[in-house]
Amino acid sequence: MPELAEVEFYRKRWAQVATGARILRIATHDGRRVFRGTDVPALRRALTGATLVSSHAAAKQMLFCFRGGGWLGLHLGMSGELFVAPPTHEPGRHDHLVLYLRESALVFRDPRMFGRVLFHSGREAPTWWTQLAPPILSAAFTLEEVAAYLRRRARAPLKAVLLQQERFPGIGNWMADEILWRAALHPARPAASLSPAETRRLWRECRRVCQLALNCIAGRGQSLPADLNVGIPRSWLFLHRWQEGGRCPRTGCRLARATIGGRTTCWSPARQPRP
DNA sequence: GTGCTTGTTGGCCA
DNA sequence: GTGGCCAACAAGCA
Repeated sequence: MPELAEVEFYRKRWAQVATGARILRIATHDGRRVFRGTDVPALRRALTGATLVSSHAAAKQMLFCFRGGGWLGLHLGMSGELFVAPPTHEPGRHDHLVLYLRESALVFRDPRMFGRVLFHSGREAPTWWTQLAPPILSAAFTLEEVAAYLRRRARAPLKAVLLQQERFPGIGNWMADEILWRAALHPARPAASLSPAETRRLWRECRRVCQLALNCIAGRGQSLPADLNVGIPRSWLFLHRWQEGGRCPRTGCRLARATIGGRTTCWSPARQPRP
């Protein structure tokens, strides 16, 4: 599930209770796939007794920064989630990392283990964080950059291109479909086949969907919706895409579904004509 | 039992 | 070397 806005939602969940708080104890499922490439003993040593100073979300990645130079990175993969539990929480089968505070426990749960826990110790931020592509909502995400990328991936279907994290950080399957639907572009269109006006539409809708998704899913300011999808309007493709016999919220026509770019893709044939 | 699944990576091939 | 495609990873769900 977790794409850009959902990642921010989960970051806030932990940040709201944990910022400024001290980690008293840590539970880990050592040897699990989510810790691949990570020095778990070093993580435990560094973070036990450490205070969370700040946290950030970028792309599908989160960073939790601790006083003294501990950097905890989390990627939620396909099925990961973060939640806050009582301090007596007993780690379940899929709770691979639990950080215990005085009054609560921060739980990272991931049944399918496509997610990842990263850890870095030192003064400088780790490269797995600093080398992320510039955010879609930053000034660096320009129309020109998008146009150049579409030329480079000339023959790839738009759907596959939008899933490339090196240019569209944080976009996942549902956001890609939402963007193409709003931009009225068929997901199978080859990247190089877009007119300048269509390229501009794609660029604009990338930014718009990211901004709207953040507002709806991750809330504004300090507020946080109770549930992930509770704030998503019926006017979005998102709420219709998995329904059997789902209809396009704009045209009322039946939605289509097929595998494009290796992923299940939903589009509105009435709105997004064939290439 | 079968056949899916909102992510990423590495291998193969043109 | 680059780009495109696909299987693999693991578990849950219908």
